[in-house]
Amino acid sequence: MGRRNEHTREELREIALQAAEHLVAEHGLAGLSTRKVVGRIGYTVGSLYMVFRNLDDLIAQMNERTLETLQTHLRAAIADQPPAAAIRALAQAYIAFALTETHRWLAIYQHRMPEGQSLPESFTAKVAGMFELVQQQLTLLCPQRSPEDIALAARALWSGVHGIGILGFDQKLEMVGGRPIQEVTSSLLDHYLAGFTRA
Amino acid sequence: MGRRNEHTREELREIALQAAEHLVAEHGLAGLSTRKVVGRIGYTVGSLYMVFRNLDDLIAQMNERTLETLQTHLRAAIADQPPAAAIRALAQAYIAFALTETHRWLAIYQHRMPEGQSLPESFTAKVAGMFELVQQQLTLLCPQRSPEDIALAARALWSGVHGIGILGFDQKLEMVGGRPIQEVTSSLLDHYLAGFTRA
DNA sequence: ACCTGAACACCGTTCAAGT
DNA sequence: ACCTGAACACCGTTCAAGT
Repeated sequence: MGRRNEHTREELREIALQAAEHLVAEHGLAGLSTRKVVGRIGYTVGSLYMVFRNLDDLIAQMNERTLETLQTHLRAAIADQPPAAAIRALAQAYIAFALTETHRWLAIYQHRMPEGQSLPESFTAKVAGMFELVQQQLTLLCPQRSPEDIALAARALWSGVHGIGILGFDQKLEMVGGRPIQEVTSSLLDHYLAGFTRA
Repeated sequence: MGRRNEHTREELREIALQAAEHLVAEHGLAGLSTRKVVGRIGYTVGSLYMVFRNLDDLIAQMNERTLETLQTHLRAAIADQPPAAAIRALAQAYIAFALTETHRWLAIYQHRMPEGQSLPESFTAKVAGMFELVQQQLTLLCPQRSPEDIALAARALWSGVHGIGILGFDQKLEMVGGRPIQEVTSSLLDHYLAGFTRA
């Protein structure tokens, strides 16, 4: 009975992740459960544990996929622009992603591994890859600066953009006469870069 | 039997919030449940609903208290310092709070109200109060700037510091040859303020 | 009025049993 | 080998019943 042998392990993993992404996009991370996932794909709870270690593992893998699509958005935003414009495009692309794929983007930061465990290395590698994009452009912009200064600036800047995305979603930001979140982002970039390039 | 009339409603509210704070400080927001709260204070589940609308209400009230103590830390950090130093002190105090009261601080941002509902006005008012602190110092620093510019700068800056706190906790930050999170904060502030004051 | 505790509808995870 | 579905230990919330 059931779905026996209808899908390979890899196919099962794929449709489970797709179901999870759909549930999160629709109702946020809180709307995700093992039972809802298997309900959408015609399996029963036990099957999930053939493919994922547990629900946290499933969420981590889903978030990794979100990071991948975010990365491609970011790469596309850079295109062949000169560094200063590329950095602005990166920031606005990040904010745009946060505003359109809100729930899936939020899930990346809402999810916490249980007490002792930390995220898989492949996950942190993908986050590092995003910092890389910023660092590359900063290096092009200020070739004379030390790698340490560049790394520090990339983190300061990216944290700032991320913080704007977070607080912006929480409606903790747009109380300033309707100045939109994109303008806050521009303010951060313009003034930081002005200070950084002249220092 | 039980605890009948041992506490007033207000006392019950207080010990429940204290129990919740203890549980969160110890095991994070995920370690909080109605049953664990009442277990710690010698009541049964039903009693919680005499004092709180539901668990989300309890969490929101707990987070408001955390915001209050954070505010007093921030006010103390300002002391009577000149504006530029005061802004740096505010940022470092925020980061220090995030590093010491990690779980309670994280809970503020991890918690999301269910689908439709939004946070009570008293909550958003407290967040606005924190922006106020930054705006006041920025105004002292740059009296000639318009209130709109000041408000924008306060949000950009504060989002940045907050983002550093978030990513710093997730260990997504200190891969830069051991440069600590405080240094990233300084980089953000120094360069942003340099650009802002000279613009 | 205050508080209990059973009940309900959920949840994540495991694992013997079936094919 | 793959998959089920019952079982277990949790969870938030409600509400009749007790004092």
